[in-house]
Amino acid sequence: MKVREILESLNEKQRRTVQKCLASCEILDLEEEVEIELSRDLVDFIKVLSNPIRAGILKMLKNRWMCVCLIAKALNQDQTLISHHLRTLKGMNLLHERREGKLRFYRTNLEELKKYVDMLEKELL
Amino acid sequence: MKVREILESLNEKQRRTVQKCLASCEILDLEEEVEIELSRDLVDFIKVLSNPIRAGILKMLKNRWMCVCLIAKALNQDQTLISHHLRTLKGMNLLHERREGKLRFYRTNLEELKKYVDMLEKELL
DNA sequence: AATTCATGTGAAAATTTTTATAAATGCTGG
DNA sequence: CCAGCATTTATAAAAATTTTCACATGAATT
Repeated sequence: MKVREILESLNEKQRRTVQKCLASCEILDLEEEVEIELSRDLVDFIKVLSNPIRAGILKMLKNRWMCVCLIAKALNQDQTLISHHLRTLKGMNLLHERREGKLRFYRTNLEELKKYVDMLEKELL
Repeated sequence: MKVREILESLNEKQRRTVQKCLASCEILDLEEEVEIELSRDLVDFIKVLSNPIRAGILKMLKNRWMCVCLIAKALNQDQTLISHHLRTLKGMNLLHERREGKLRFYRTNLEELKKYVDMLEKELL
């Protein structure tokens, strides 16, 4: 969508005010294309990351495998809570999982994580 | 904190189970140092970014000045809501502000934004 | 059967949105 | 010029919604 189109969808009074302002200060080019939305995936990723426990898990597992009970202990949180967050992270494909006997180990899926971080840079910087 | 210390703080049964598992599969080195927490600043930044409207504002303002009424129209949201989010973004120093007559224009503070994105990469990748 | 982890559910906490009001600026008629 | 009004944006508090978390229970493995 162009700036001009947004401007034209304002009511008459607002449009006049803005037009007049732009005419004098030339702060904004009406023909520029405005990108409005971030990709849904990216927003979902950021949401997942925005919880300190989940972010902590990703940091802790970025270069090692750890089982649920160790993760819970390291973060000093209830195991069921950690399980919930692990599920959320797995749902976004941000974790690798590996079973050893009755334990389950997790590790960050760095390729996927990097994909999102790159996307973030591209969209916002 | 080392993996060993976390392991030792488990109760006896859990510790035994984990030790036994590690002895056979060697998936994890006990002497590794585990980083648990992300910087507070970074988590705050991610929280700010995790709202689609705020993320959309940052994207839209990454390379142009826009006034509040245009931002609100572009995102099809109430002006007061946009004002709220602008305040949040300003509070993190993620926006530049400029007054022209009765209008106020905003633009992304790219240096600050880049600082956080770099921090994110360094901590998680 | 015991243990490790996952899942369902409802309450608590946090966030977002709305509503109402205030502050600041510019315009207009006298 | 300036007093009063309209417009634009900000702010605070209330309402609505979403997210997080804790407890109870269930499934899978040994």
